Amino acid sequence: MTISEVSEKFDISQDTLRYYERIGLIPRVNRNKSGMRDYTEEDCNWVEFIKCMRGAGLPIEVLIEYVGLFQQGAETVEARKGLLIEQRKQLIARMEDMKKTLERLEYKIARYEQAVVVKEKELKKSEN
Amino acid sequence: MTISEVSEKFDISQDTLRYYERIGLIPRVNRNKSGMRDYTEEDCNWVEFIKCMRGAGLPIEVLIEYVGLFQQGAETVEARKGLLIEQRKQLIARMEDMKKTLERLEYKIARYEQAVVVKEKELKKSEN
DNA sequence: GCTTGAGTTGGAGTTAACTCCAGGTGTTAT
DNA sequence: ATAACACCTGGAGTTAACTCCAACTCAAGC
Repeated sequence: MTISEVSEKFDISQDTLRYYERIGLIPRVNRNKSGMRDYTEEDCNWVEFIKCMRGAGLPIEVLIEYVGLFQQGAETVEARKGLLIEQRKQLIARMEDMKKTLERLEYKIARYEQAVVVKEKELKKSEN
Repeated sequence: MTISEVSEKFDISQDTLRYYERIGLIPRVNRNKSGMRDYTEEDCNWVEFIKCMRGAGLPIEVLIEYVGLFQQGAETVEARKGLLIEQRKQLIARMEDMKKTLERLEYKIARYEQAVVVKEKELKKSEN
């Protein structure tokens, strides 16, 4: 697969794909005889995986470490697992935070409905 | 309340508090006769509100707009409500994204448990 | 054989969100 | 009244994560 196809398929710019490869966020992609990237199925899996993880806010640094460990082979299985467990923990924490914020937003929106119903009677300032 | 107290209370650096005020992310805080910030209860509510919203990833730009609308008074109630509803939508979308990623992490971790049990039998590369 | 277009590299520039700093003022303790 | 300290302002610097660019190569079409 060419870089433009991968870019299209996963909706990631070519610049970003090259950048990810450069910093080791995805393993190095093979080039064809004329020097152009030729993404294998596995390369695509990495791109998709990274996109997903980045989307959930896992830091690039951590993902680079994961990829690095992966490339070092089977003896890093424990380390990789530990890394994933830590990231799961943090992800859950972020989600809980967001849930609280969501509830707060819901509450505020409900108050605004209220306010509109009562002809925009002023909302108490102390509640923003 | 002094800036150091507010900083302590909400675990936000003084620099960040000043920065937030400078860009209009919180309304302007009154100064005492010697020019130092004196945070009222309401100022604190804003700080806490903004911290919460930022923590859930609402962009600063949007929050600045919200604060701006708030300061323009009752005629912006509808606009504020619309803004909050939009942010709620986006927050829910982000949370759903994260939930999918979490499931994926869970799955990977389970696979690693598996791998460890079978004495680190190699994980298929195509599954990262 | 020349242009066009997709791709290459290394490096510079950008954006968001802080974070730090220099030089100054006002209050408090010795 | 001198030092120490908390805080002030405007502006510069930093970090993460891209994003853009110049100068080049290669293959395809006319």
